[in-house]
Amino acid sequence: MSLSLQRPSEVEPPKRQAILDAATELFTAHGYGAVSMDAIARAANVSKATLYAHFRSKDELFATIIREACQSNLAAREFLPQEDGDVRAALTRLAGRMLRFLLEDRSLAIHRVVIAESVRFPELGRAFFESGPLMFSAAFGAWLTEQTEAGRLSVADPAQAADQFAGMLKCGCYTRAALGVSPAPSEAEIDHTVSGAVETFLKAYAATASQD
Amino acid sequence: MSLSLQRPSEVEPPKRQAILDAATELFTAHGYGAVSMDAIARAANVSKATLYAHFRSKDELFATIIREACQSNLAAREFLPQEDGDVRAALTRLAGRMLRFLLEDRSLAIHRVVIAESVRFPELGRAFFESGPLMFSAAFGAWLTEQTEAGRLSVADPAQAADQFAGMLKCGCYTRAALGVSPAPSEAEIDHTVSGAVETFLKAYAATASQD
DNA sequence: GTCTATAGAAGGATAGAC
DNA sequence: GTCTATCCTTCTATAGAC
Repeated sequence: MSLSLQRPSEVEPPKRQAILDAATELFTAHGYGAVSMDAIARAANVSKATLYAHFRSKDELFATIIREACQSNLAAREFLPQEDGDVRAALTRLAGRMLRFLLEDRSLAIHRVVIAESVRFPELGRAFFESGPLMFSAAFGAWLTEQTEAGRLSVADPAQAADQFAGMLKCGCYTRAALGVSPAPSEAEIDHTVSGAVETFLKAYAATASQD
Repeated sequence: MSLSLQRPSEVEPPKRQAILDAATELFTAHGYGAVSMDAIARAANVSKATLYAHFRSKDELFATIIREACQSNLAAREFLPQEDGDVRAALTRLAGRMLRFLLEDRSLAIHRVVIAESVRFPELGRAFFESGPLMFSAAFGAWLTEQTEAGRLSVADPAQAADQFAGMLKCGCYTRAALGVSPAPSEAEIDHTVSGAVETFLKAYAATASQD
């Protein structure tokens, strides 16, 4: 369940998969330091020796899991809608899907653990950044360039505009959720954040805006 | 040094202060799990027994430090400038000070450790949220309301607008820095982020904007 | 309050049988 | 590859002398 890599069972030995699943669950839920190799072995129904037969160390197991989670989880989503005609509708759908994705327990957990361990595992911070924020910035920035060329928007710095849009989405309820502050964001709150970000973005980057 | 509480030495025993300083340094640099009570005692030049004479447990020591750091560090700053006349200048100064504060090693370290341990110590996530994002949102939102009443801006939802402004500041180089991705943000990059956020904010919330 | 010394538990990692 | 059993280190926390 959860973050398992969907490989055919011939290629991925079942025990190894069980280890990955159990470790993913535990690491994302409790962080690196709070999870012992004993606990992982217990949760995966294998012995510790089997665990060490597949992964040389706790560090390697952790890095493997987080790296895979970054790639498979973030890259697989399609965040760019096709409705090129209606910019507002396109932005709203994009923002709604993205904020709801970011607020999923799994996304929050990965974000937390990567932030926490980015000092000890710098390559994980980089992997997360490239497969997450950077990939979004590039893809959404390219879309903004297209819209600008088509005369539907007026964006001079697409990468910055993309970052700003993402930032406005993550500002309110996401920050609260990332810090574990209750209550969890309601659907109404999410929609409010989305529409607010879209309206602000459109006012600032509308093609029909008055030229200064 | 660093986050020491500036109390008179009569009230705060010197050994206790040494413990707090050493523990603050270590916890913020390496996180909760990676720091042992031995290491803290060594760094503070006290024995472990002395350490436990002042703090009942590692949890209590950690919680005390992070709680104090949130309050003293964030609340002490004045983020609202006085130049009410020139909104652009006021926003630029506010944004510059805030982003540079967030990018300080100390701020990043506290943010990291609070995010990481907010699951195990929910009260710390709340303390950080209230003394950081929430306090900013309230203070800056109030200022936006004043500016709107004075006819210099047109902000219908001050809390949301404040969050959006903060979000646009944290979008680009801050996200990278929080994940430990090199290179560290340059001054030019910071200024670019600041001016971009200010311009986008002003276009969206200018009092002279065309009414829809 | 402060120290030295240590108890008692849990952690990461491995040896050797199968 | 997989298991049981174990080694050695490190950890939190405390006992007892001063």
